[in-house]
Amino acid sequence: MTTPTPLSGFPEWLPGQRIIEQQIVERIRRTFELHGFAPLETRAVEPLDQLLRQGETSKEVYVLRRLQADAEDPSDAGLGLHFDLTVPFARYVLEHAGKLQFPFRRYQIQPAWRGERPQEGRYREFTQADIDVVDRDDLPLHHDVEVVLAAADALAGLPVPPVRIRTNNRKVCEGFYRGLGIDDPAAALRAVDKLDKVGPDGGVRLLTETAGATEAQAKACLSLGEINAPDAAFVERVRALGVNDPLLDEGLAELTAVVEGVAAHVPDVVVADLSIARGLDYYTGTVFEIALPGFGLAIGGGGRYDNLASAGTDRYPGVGISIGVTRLLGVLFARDALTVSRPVPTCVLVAVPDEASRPGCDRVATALRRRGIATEVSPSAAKFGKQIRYADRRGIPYVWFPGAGDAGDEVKDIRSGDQMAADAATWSPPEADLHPVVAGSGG
RNA sequence: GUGGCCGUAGCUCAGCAGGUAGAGCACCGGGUUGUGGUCCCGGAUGUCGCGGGUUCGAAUCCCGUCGGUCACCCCA
Repeated sequence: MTTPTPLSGFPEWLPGQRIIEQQIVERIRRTFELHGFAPLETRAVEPLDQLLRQGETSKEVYVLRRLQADAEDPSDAGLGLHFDLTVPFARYVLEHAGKLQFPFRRYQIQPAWRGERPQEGRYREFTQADIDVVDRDDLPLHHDVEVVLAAADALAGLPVPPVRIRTNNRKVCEGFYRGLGIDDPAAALRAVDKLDKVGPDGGVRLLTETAGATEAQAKACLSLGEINAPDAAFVERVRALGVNDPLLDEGLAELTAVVEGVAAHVPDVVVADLSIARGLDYYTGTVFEIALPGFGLAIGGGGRYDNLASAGTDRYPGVGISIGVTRLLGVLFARDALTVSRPVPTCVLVAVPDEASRPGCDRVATALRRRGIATEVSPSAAKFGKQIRYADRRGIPYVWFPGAGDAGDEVKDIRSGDQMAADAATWSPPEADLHPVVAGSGG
């Protein structure tokens, strides 16, 4: 086969989709800055031992190797592409701690790589938009609220369906399991996280088989996982299960503060959902999952990690949240839920009557561009009908006809067919036509 | 890494009781002699994923391989 085949998991969008992606990333970026997060970009590679620290052996890391590397030289095997933005950020904080002001707040919008088997919503190369707040020694709980509000604000500004941020707290689960006497809280967490997939019976089976729970304990875990509420009402329902543990109390208090703190500012966004587990690697308290109701997939997540980074006696707790830009776009594109008014930036196509007048056409284009109007000159002096069709195919809204001889220029709105006299030094399109417009189509 | 399904035109697919390819959409040209879209007429398009085998003959059957896709695992 001579034509190349796509590489699964490495998405490449069409220009119209790329325009949508750029505008969405730009809006997220602006919102993050409105919330006072500083921009940051880290290198694509990290030392392997950094990527694999704290037992992250399950991560599918792409390893970097020089083609000319000496097979005997082990130093070349030391680099891998980062699989998220949190690990590089933790490394960055340690490396630059002396130059940063704490609490340090940053946003970071970059690709990450994972060598996993791709499927819908799972890519091997994907862009994430992260915000995190990190402090020395202690990080007040109100930052957990803050990052949710910033992410909710960013997502509310996008032409996408309303999101729901499901929130839990590790201490609630672990305290509950501990109070219950379960041997393997991590396994229990994993099992509970799968509830909506395997159902109650499957959940009990998983819990008894993998977490060493008795059937009664398993059922109690399921009961906990079934609890969700948009406000502090979940506390009573947890209490009603009759499990007592100091860690559980602490978790309930924190979760209440987060849920109420967010609800006080934005309604209908946050919901306490005690089935949320998220990754097991470093979250120690609050955990978030950004759901797109009706779309089945989480499009973001995050949480608090009391040991984001540490060096010697310095400890840096953090809390952050991540928007999965590529996944968000992927699920919305797949459902035709996003549209763009045109797949090119071009606002005006300057028609070319004949090649001899191309220099004049170029001057028209220059005049328009100088005033910020994206303009291209027709590639050929074909019949005007063809040139209009060239614009129509690309969604370019205006065709400019340079006047011949003493005649003045005219510009045609090819959507309405209206054509009028125009001067390249003064004419401007309506604001709405200046740039491609991205909109949700309710898909 | 494990398992299911699938690879035919740019796209969506048909063709598979073996007889060397077709439709729709898209594209190009013309009708419309320098102002598009509708309509009508005409046109081009493929190493049928790749390699091997069976056969007089393979898109079709068999084996292998590569790729895609879905699920598991895990997660944005």
